[in-house]
Amino acid sequence: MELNFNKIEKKWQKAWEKAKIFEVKEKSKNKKYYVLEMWPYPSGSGLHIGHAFNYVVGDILARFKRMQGSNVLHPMGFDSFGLPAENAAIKNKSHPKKYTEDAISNFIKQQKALGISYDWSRVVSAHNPDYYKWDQWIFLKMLEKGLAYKKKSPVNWCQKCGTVLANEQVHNGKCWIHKDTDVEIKHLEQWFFKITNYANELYEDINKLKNWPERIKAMQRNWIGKSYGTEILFEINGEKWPIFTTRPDTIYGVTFMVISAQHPKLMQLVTEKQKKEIEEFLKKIKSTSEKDATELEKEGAFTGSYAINPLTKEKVPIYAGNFVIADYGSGMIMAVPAHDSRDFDFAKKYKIPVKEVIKGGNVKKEAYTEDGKLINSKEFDGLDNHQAINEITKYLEKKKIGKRVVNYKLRDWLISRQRFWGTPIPIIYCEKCGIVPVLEKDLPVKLPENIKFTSEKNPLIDYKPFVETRCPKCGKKGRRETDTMDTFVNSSWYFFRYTDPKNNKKIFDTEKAEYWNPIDKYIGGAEHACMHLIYFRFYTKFLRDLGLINLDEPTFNLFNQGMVHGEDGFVMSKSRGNVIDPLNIIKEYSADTLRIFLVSIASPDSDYSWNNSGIESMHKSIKKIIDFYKHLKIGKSSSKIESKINKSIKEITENIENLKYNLAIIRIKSLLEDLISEKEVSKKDAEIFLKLISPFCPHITEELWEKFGNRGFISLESWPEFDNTKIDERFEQQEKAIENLIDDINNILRIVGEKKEKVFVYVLPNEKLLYSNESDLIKKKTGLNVFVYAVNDKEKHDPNGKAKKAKPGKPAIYIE
RNA sequence: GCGGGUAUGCCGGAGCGGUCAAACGGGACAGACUCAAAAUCUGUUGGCUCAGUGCCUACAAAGGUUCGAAUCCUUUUACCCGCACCA
Repeated sequence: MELNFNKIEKKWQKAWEKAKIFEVKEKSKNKKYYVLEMWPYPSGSGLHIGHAFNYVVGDILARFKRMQGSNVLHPMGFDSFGLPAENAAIKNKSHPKKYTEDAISNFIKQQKALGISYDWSRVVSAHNPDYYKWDQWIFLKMLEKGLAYKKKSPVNWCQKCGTVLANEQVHNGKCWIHKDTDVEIKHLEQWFFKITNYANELYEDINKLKNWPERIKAMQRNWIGKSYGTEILFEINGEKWPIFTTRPDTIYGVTFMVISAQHPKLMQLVTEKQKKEIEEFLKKIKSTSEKDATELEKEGAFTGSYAINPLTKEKVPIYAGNFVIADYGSGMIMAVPAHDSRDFDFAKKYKIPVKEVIKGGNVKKEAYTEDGKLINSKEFDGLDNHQAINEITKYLEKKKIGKRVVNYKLRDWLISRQRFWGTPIPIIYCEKCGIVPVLEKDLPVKLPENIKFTSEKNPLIDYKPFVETRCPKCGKKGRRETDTMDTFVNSSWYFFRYTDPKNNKKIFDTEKAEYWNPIDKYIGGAEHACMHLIYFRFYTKFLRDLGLINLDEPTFNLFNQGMVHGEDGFVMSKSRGNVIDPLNIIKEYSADTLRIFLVSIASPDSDYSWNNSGIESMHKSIKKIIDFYKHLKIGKSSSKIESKINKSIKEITENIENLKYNLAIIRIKSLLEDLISEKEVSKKDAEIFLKLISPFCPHITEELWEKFGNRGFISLESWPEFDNTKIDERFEQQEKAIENLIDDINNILRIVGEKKEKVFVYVLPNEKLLYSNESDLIKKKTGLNVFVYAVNDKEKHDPNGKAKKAKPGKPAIYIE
């Protein structure tokens, strides 16, 4: 009687689709619940086990909430712009659209094979002009609000991508996609979004993200990098230069200044005499730029200029240095070698004097960076350095030579990309009018479809039908921007579009978006902590400020599922040969087995390794469930099983609610064992059990539900409620007592070490029924024939007089 | 360097103040069934001891809080992750 799982799966997947049971509307009496898994990049190789895990984690919750009576929005879409599609097009001399759309249909097929309960009527794809039109619209709004701007600046360039990258996409000096490729610095005119305008709000509102993993919040705090300090005006060549420092208490110890080698105004400070030296220095650091930043020694060269310390009026030399970051703070630092180890290293190397201003260390040997009392600081001498930070800042403010400021590490978001397969930036360059935005009514600016892909170069540049256009202002000839936008713009607002995916008048209807948002549970990997998960917060705030939505944060509830590793414990990779293909697993074991197995090994938020014997045994459990229903005798449930069922409902409900699926599954399995050992079970209880497994194994539960003679879908049934009055702890106690007895008997058997046949159990008269009712179980577990006597039974067989040892709840035993 | 996290038995992994020698799964070993194997079922799986009791050593290490700690606090160590010359 082999079951054809795949056939059953297909049957129900079709039935769900036909009945459109997962499609939702805003009009509902029920409470809304928005479950969202991060949309994938549809790669040509199809979905991998990590995707499957991600979707299953979300789907179990979606199905559970739906059964609980929520109006559940569970949509899916595709982040379909990006480099692989373009590279494939170059290779095959085709168009990225074809690659992308093939990949999408393959993804959908696979997602359906997993039995994920998406509302397929809402699917969106980034590369669809109906979608990216709104990317362009947002761009125009950003421009209007002064949040989109173009500037020439040093930008990160990845040779392999053939394009610039945002700061967030540079990891350890390497490209986020090509992890072996050093990012180069190029000076280019590029478009930016002024995310820094929101730096403070993005930082402060992290506190509102109550149900986000701590580490993601920590990463974002770190990335935004808010720090409080003082800006002090130093006079250089008669001009005031603001210098940011967090240590104004050390201002009397400044012995030199260092300006970043990348600072745009560096050459202004270089004197004729020093020009050669500086140029040599710049050349040198350029040639060593491929080295790991950590290994770089601090280096610099004297610019020839001096700065005047506003408090001491001392003249200190200004160096250009390789360790100062151009666009953090003021791009120039006041160097205090006595109390900063970097400054100290630099001073030692270039023989610059060290001036101690905080007591406590030996500044001849090393920088003293701990706390202490001020010295050599005139009227501030003797102050505790923490106090001094305050006092000196106050003094500077009074003299108008400094002020308290807040600084952020966050940089503006560089969104230009020199690639084809992205959202075109809706800008026209006119000789007369300059930079002119495309009119809203002319959106979308579409990517051409009959364009040839021959080389790595963006083909738009040479494609006249695209490039040549008219200026919307003066009507003269204009040239279109050929750069496209970073693909992260697409994912920054897609969760709003799901709520109104077909709207061609507006980006989304406010009412609809406000009905569904914020997302109630957002599920995805942790790798986007400082990219997507910052950008989508930024967009939400921007759209709020446009008056489109009254919402500060896209979600307060973020869940990071763990990584699924190969059976060898390593990350799955083709080269290691440890890749598990979800489709193969579905074919071999069924989608239900894969689903339940994926969430059974460990808590879904922790990493784990695939285990082949594990899925094997899970598959057996599934068959056992089916078998149980095949042989089930419907009748009346014992009060014991009723107690167990109600207790299980309670616990499983809690476990699923908290995404502790692994624990829910343990309960399910143990309840199954209990049910199997019953002689008969009521129809109601048998159905409750099916419902409890349904979010994990939707296909077989639909099938069994139907076999029960039910019409309609179990997926739409209501989740069982538990009845506290049916839960009777006495059953647990009794069970424990029987277990103890079995343990004791087995223990004696082990000690005796001989083969025995019979066990005589002597119990108190009032306990006789309890134990004799379970004699089958005792027999099964000990392999002995069981005889239960009341201690006062005159007929009892008790050659060793053991019966008198019996105590309440602890029977006496004799084995022979 | 900064920040976040983790450390449990052969392995994976629960537990997060008592009911813990520690759920559940995998593996291993033993038994039942079988001509035999697979499947299935049952038991064992820290040590000593014992007709079922009891004792010892245990949840990275060392301290501490507590009547009581795998669970709370401190320090240390190891590992993982993120940022990294951010002034």
